[in-house]
Amino acid sequence: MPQPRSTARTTAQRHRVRQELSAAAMHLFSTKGYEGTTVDEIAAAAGVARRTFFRHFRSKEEAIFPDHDDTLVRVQAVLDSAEPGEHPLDTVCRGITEVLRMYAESPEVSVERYKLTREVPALREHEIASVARYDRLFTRYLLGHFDEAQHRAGDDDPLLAEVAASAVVAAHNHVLRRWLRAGGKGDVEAQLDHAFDVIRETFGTGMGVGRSEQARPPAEPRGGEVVVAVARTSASPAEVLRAVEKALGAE
Amino acid sequence: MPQPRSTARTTAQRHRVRQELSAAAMHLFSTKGYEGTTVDEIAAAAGVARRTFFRHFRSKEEAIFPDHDDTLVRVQAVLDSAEPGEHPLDTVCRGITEVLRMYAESPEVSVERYKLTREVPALREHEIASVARYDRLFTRYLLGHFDEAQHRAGDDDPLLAEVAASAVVAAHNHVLRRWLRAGGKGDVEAQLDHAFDVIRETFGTGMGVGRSEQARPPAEPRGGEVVVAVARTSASPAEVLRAVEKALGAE
DNA sequence: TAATCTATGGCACGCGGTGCCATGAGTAAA
DNA sequence: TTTACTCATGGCACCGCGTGCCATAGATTA
Repeated sequence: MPQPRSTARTTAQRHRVRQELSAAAMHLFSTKGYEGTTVDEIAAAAGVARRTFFRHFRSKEEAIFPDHDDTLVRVQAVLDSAEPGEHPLDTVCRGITEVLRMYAESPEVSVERYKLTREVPALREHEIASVARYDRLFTRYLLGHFDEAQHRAGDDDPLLAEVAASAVVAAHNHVLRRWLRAGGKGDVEAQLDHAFDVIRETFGTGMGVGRSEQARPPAEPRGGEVVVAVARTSASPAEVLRAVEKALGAE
Repeated sequence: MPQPRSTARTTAQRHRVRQELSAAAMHLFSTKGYEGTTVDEIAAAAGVARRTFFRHFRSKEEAIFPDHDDTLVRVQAVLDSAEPGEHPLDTVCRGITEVLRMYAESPEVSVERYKLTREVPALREHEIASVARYDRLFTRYLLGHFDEAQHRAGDDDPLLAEVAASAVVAAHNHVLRRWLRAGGKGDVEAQLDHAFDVIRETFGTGMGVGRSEQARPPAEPRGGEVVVAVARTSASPAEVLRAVEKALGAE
């Protein structure tokens, strides 16, 4: 049993160096611009050698996205530890929430970084590639869990898995960017949950609905009434569903 | 009137050089690998100087994606020239179809390039960034056209615009990759249209439905049968809708 | 004390990408 | 034909990112 390998203190130093490098990069990028800053300057500002920088980050851009790798494995852990009863879409929503929390953990840094990603193409593309990794994760997860928990089992499941995954990611992106543009104020996570509800309603019944029932207040039981829907079958299913939705209040 | 500027022949030469560079890059990347190929070698294979390469392509990766820039402006043209009556979502679908056509125009090259993008991270990220540009285009377009043509006008329109755009792009990506994995055989465009139909059905009535009615054959009138769905109103609207869908046959 | 592991520093090198200037071919105007 | 202009190219020189390699210092274990 090789013991925790008491490199504990050295490892702590590693994290500290990494954070100092990241902070130095953020500061220099914001003041001198991204292209105007060299890796040598970042390393010097953090008090280490240039070579050390590349031992902590694979590239110059990665210096201001220090948490994506860790977040990716945490998201994977969320997917892996999901209880079988939960609807896969809800699991994925919980996964992307983990990503949002990473941004929300330090709003000032996220807002400052957002300014950079809007102006510097290299940084923007790097972030796009980063979130694409989450997207791939979700798509693969839904591919493997749709046939089991889904009432429908058509040939279009792989398509729906990919579309659903990208929809969840798009919702996250939208809520995140709106929050960042607003300066990082307010409860992002609540806003994301609301976006999830909107998506669930918009997707209608085609995709599974999970938390919306339990999240919504007991939904005014309306007594024991019964609803009956009648329709000409010459109407398309979509039209019928739309009529029913309208009759239900379409909240 | 400055006349067509008879640089016609020189411009034709430019295109030819560009294509030769691209072809040389494809060939060298496939045989020697991406990292194992230098820009000097590509230029030499095309019979031009290294400096000329960078006059035709912004980066080494772009050499095997020579058509994304042109396609982007063509997609923009599709969006701009859309007639007011068309539903914005259908316009966007026509836009992404333009992208698919670009791939379908030369299946062998696309298939070969697909092998590269799967193995080389730099190329994969470059392609992801490329399609992200289409995504942005669509999102902005839907943002500006949802309030007008949409029956609903809630605060969630921007969210839905982003989700819808990413859904369309995701559908395109899925159809495209499946086609590429199959070796580039078959009618991709028809497959994409089918994916659009699936999306329209899945999105249900929340988002507008455009071509699906007029594209579908008169929908087998089924005579004048009547369908009845019954549900307790204590059930959530989503459950009711699901019951109705089931009653309709849930095709 | 000796051996090992880990993080770091320092060096050199390849190569992508850019700025600058010269050159030559094709074109419009004298 | 001569002159002037445009444009694509060639040929440098330079910066800077990213990596391989080796030496060194500190901490741990035998």
